[in-house]
Amino acid sequence: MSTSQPQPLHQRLTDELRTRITSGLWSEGFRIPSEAELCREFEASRGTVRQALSTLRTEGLIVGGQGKQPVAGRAALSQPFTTFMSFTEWAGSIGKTPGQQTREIARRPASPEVAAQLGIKAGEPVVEVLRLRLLENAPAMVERTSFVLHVGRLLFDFDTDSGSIFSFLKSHGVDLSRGRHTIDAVAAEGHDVELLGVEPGAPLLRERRLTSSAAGEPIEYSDDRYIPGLTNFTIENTSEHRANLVRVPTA
Amino acid sequence: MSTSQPQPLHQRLTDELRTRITSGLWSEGFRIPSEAELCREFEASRGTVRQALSTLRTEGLIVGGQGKQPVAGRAALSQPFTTFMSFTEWAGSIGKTPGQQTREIARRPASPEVAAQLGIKAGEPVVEVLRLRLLENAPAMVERTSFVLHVGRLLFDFDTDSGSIFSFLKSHGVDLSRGRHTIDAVAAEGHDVELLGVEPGAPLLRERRLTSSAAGEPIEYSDDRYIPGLTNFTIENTSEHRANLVRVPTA
DNA sequence: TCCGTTAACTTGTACATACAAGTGCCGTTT
DNA sequence: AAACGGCACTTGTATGTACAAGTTAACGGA
Repeated sequence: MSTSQPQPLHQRLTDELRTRITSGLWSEGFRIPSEAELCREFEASRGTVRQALSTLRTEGLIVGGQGKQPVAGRAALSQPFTTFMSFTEWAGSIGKTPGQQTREIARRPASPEVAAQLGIKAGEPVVEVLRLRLLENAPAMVERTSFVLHVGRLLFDFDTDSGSIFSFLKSHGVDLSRGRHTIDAVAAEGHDVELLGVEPGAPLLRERRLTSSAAGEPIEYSDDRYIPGLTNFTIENTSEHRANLVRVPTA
Repeated sequence: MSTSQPQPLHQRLTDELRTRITSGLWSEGFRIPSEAELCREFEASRGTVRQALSTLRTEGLIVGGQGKQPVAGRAALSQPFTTFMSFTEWAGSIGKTPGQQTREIARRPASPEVAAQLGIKAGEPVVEVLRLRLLENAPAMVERTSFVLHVGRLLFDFDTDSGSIFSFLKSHGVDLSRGRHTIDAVAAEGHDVELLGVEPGAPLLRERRLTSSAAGEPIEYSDDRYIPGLTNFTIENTSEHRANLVRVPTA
């Protein structure tokens, strides 16, 4: 149930039509009602209806038009932002038990790479966390995260073996709204070998992630290395719309 | 120069304002003119101005509002769809010379995996291409692509050592509008070792890609394996907008 | 000098009207 | 039977109006 405050009509229209499409009620290719028909159905003006339709068109949920009624598009790949950003929440979404073993949480001077990413001076203190993440009790990922100090200091009052740092920080009012992820493959080395129990040189899927506030202020920079075969990143792009991004388990 | 047909005013407004933001004329945080001021400047009605602003807001190029003027947002990460989809075009965009050595192009029955992805029956014929892709004459990636037969047959009249299959197909009217990419890490094996000159078991970055028409008809399914350190996939997501996706070289 | 209130400015929501441009169907003519 | 033209329906573009809701600045009073 959303807030008790009534939503604007154009928003309610958008939500109702989106539900009809994503639920399959209007399957792909179904010709949706005309603007005039929608005006009558929702007792709305044409401008309000068109505003809702414009949103759906932007999301790729309706396609076509000009002289003929648009049709329902393919429901786009999607995943809640927080499910993508939090390993704990992602694991729960696929019905698996996440876990964490913290090897280290320390305040130390930022390396040049970390400093560059967080927009601070090299040598300025950051809070660094090294954790092994598990999935159904099996090693899944090594997480090396650096937090800007004013956020990271909150973690000294948090049991990092108890669950999601992402959720803890959000519940303490930290604005984690933007992510930039760089994905590549690396050879296992150092703590990877020790924590994940793999051979040196074994392939790992690496996600380097900068998380920022809505205003663009860097909050954390992380280097996460996954055992292959456990998680994939799937992206859907089209020539007209921005991409959709989801994290998926390997079948 | 776009088409000689004049663009709608709301589109010209959108383009002009987008340019002011992405060019840095209005840097991040800059308070943009009020709607009334924009109406005067462009001799447009408030509805038309608001339509343009709505588009920019959807792209994250302006943020804030309600009672105060919005501010310019961070210019979003972006890359032309075709630059992302075509290795040849991508290489050109970073000033590097792409190359290709075709090891095989054959018509053969689809494997169950390929058939499932292309939406055909296992055993139906597809056209398979195995190519080594080079960057500045160095091995960069092994490309294993399967095409639905009616598209793949075009390739028998194309010198696959001459350049971009993606561009060739588009120039022959093949609609390649949608991509779904799954990224993970794998260990080098078989042709990988032979073609890329790496040790068996070495880490490779794998991109499995299904390319479809705008209508969703599968066209090609590819398994591309990259030497690490040559290309990354960078994705930007926010809690409010769909993700942006770019392919970037490793520094 | 500070605080509260009011007014002016802003964006957000919703409606109405008019015409341009595209599509499809039906009727008529060849 | 096919083709063409016209009409009705559709969406796209653009304008205007009115009021709600949010923000900020200025002024007056304590």
